Amino acid sequence: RLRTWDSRSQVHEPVDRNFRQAFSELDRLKDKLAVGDAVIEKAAYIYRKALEKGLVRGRSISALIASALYAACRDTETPRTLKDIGQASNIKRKDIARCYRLLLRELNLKMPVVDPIKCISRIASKAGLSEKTKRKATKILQTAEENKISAGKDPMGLAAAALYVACVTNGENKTQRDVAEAAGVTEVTIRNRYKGLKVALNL
Amino acid sequence: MPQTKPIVSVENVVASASVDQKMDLNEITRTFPDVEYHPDQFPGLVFRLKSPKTATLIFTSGKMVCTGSKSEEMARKAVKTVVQKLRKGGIKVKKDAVVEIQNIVASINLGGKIHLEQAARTLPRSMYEPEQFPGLIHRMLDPKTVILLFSSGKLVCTGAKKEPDVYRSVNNLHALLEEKDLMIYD
DNA sequence: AATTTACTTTATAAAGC
DNA sequence: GCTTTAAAAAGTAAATT
Repeated sequence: RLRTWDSRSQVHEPVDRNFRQAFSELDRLKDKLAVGDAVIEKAAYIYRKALEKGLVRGRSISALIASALYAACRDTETPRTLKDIGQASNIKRKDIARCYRLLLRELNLKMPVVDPIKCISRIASKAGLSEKTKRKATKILQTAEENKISAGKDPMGLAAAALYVACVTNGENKTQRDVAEAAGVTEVTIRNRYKGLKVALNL
Repeated sequence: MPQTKPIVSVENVVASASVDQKMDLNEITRTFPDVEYHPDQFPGLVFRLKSPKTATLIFTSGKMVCTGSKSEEMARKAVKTVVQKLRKGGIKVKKDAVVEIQNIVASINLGGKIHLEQAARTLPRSMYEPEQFPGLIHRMLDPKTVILLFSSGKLVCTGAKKEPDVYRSVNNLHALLEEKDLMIYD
């Protein structure tokens, strides 16, 4: 894999040394994050564009690939959080976020807004929740989005709150702490989102 | 034709200034015990005023940066007050400071809610990342400012160098939001 | 669980690393 | 790029009470 770029690497010297380092790092992240080839190819494409625009100068290659990978995840609606990428790459969440915003600005990229419904599966599997609860949480978020309570809120917090409500109504014994931990948010955030959900859904 | 009149409030003005002479920051530190000066941390000395409530950074070059004012005029007054205090404290300052406004930050209330996710799709040069920040970041080209939009209908405008540019930015955006049907009035 | 404090984003100058 | 300063918006977080 990634042979296409490796072969170019032997032609153009300084630029391609950068590519090699970048793509070996990308390959490493691929396994850690378990993302598909399509996402990796998109990340490579974005990174190449960034390199062509000279955005790599004076910047950390690792931080830029990690950001390009996050951008690729966002573009393909692959639910991976900045926290996920940060843990896999050992780069601070804040630095990845800053590089990601730079990529959006400089490459004029438009990303779809993160859909909290797509966050449900990851949280549910981490917390070990049933299929039935996942379906209920999805329904809850669908109604919630129609009532526009999601604006400005962290999609993971919204998904976590919906799952917690779904657990309660389904009688699945999970605490707020369990769901919060799986989602990477605090119990306070789940409670706050729950308040809005209660109003929007007449719970 | 806008349905509401935006309420604009200037929250912070940043001004640069110069007295065009070298300054002895250690001497200032000796005569004004309340200043903060940690040259290994930052080359500027922090000179705070209670009124107008501002913080002015003073550099050895005689250049300064004044922050915290609520208006352009207040910023000019603050710099004058700082120079006046320095002189009263025995620090020789030959010329009066030449002040330039560098940035104006304003908060705005449009009086109606904004459909943020739709705005994220239709507004050019905009970024909306609720996992990172609850507001949508929009870069306006003329006047060259950056506006943060919140679903509540409140805004933050920054980057303007003149107060009229704040109003022009807000009016431009307000018209654009109504034109694209992104405002929700109750 | 309510408060308080604090951090996220935006722009901007200053001198130096 | 970073360091420091100020201020708002609304969300999230952590420390106290």
